[in-house]
Amino acid sequence: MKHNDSNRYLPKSSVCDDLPHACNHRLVLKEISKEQSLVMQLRAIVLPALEMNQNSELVSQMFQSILDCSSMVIAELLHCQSDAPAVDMLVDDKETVQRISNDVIEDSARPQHHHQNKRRRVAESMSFDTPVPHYDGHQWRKYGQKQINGAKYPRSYYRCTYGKEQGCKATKTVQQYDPVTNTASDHSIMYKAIYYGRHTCNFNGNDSGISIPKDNGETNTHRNHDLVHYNNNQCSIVSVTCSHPDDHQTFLDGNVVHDTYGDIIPRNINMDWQLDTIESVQLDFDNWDWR
DNA sequence: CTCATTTGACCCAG
DNA sequence: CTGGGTCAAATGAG
Repeated sequence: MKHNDSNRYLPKSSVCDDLPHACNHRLVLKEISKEQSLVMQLRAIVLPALEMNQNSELVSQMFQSILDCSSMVIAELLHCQSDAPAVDMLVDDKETVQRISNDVIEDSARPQHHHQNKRRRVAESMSFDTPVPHYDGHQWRKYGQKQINGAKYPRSYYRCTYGKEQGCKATKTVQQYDPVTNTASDHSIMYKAIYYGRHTCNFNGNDSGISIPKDNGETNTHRNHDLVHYNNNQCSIVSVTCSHPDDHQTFLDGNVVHDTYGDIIPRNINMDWQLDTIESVQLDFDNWDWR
């Protein structure tokens, strides 16, 4: 029985009822993830432009509602996709991100060498294909970059900025897809961002991962390309964890500012985002189905 | 001076 | 032995 295209993704009483096969789940999840990514990009462009507009709050809420809807659908799909592990959809590169099954060794039971295991624990990982790998609402500090065999672009290694002071063990790697193998239909620059470990850092009682300095007026200590500014209690992020000069440089082209991550930044807009924008961009780590 | 990034060296799992 | 992940000294920005 052929589905009408316009109804293909419409939920009935439950998304699951309409999607009996795992392959359908996968397709829908992929499409919704793409949609979320696009909405986030769009919001990053639109909201700064509306900063002084009276409708900016309404627009912000509408963006949030759209993202909430798709998040809900994803959650529902993941929930009923019991036969196909949820992580598989996101950790699709099993060559490099293998699942370690139930016999994960607890940290406390591991032998404590001078250096920790060089091979990363891949059990708690999730990956995203995204054109904006750095807008995830968390603050990261780059600690390494490596040219990976067979890959055109280097892989960058990040750990949570607050890893030292709060013992947060969250790390992530970001690698740009080779344009030859990039399957994105619009040929936009895509990155694979792989997240390892939960964020255990916490700031001022909020779970956003955004730190708001108590002195409420000065620029945060982050510098270089990892800019987080605060002005009168308003948090704005310029660009998060962009370190390599070849990786991320802005340049003017007509009426828009490009950066080499592939993001297009409207000219004359300094990419200031309000706090609620950043919070909503943050990935929902807490509700993720960690394996 | 402080702190983030860069990058070569090192470690170690496979 | 190879290659991915991490360390840490050097460097540079603010």
